[in-house]
Amino acid sequence: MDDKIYDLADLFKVFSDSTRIRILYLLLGGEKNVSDISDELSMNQSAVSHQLKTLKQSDLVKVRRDGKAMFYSLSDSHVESILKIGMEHILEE
Amino acid sequence: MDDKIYDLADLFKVFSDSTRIRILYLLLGGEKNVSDISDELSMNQSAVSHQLKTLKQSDLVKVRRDGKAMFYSLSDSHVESILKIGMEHILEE
DNA sequence: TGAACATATGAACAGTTGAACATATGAGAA
DNA sequence: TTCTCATATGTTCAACTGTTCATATGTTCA
Repeated sequence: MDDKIYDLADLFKVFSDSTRIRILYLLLGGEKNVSDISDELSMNQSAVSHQLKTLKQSDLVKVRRDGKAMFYSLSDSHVESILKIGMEHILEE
Repeated sequence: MDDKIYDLADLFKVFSDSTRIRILYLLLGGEKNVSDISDELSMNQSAVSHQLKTLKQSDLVKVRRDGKAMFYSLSDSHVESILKIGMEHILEE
């Protein structure tokens, strides 16, 4: 059980950065490639790529290759649930 | 909306530390004072108090005074929901 | 094969964070 | 008031994190 505490903290650590949250929100609208994400967030490609790697390692996103491009999408519904409940907490007084 | 992204990241930042998660799990069992928490986590009082302050600022816990002791408890059901969904994600393959 | 494009990776640097220590505040008892 | 007990606060420091820059990998097309 104590292991799980660390895993859980690590999971939330992934949600604790605004860049990653913005990426996740973008992906709520469907899969996108790295250039699209970089453009929409006005961030350089390297920064986005690094963050996508973090998201991937936590199984929050999955990837498929299409030619030269890599398309990222949310890997399961937990992401949406977590964002939603978090937002509910924020919006309450 | 962009403000909310930062607020959301800040909220999850609070969940991103194993000490704070352990405190929250303890409080799932009902309100506890600072000494109880320090003892159960085998941590010094100052460290626990600092983390409780962080939890309080995010409205994740609330406090009441009883004599010399301060009793902390979870402030709403979002905490339990967030921990639960996070744990579901962890336990899945 | 080589050029061009898309993405990933490694290193370095600034900014942030949790724990520990020392000390301060506040409440109850004498 | 003074002495304890319970908790909070301020400071310091080592460890960690996100971004940037430079470069590498991998894919398509000619």
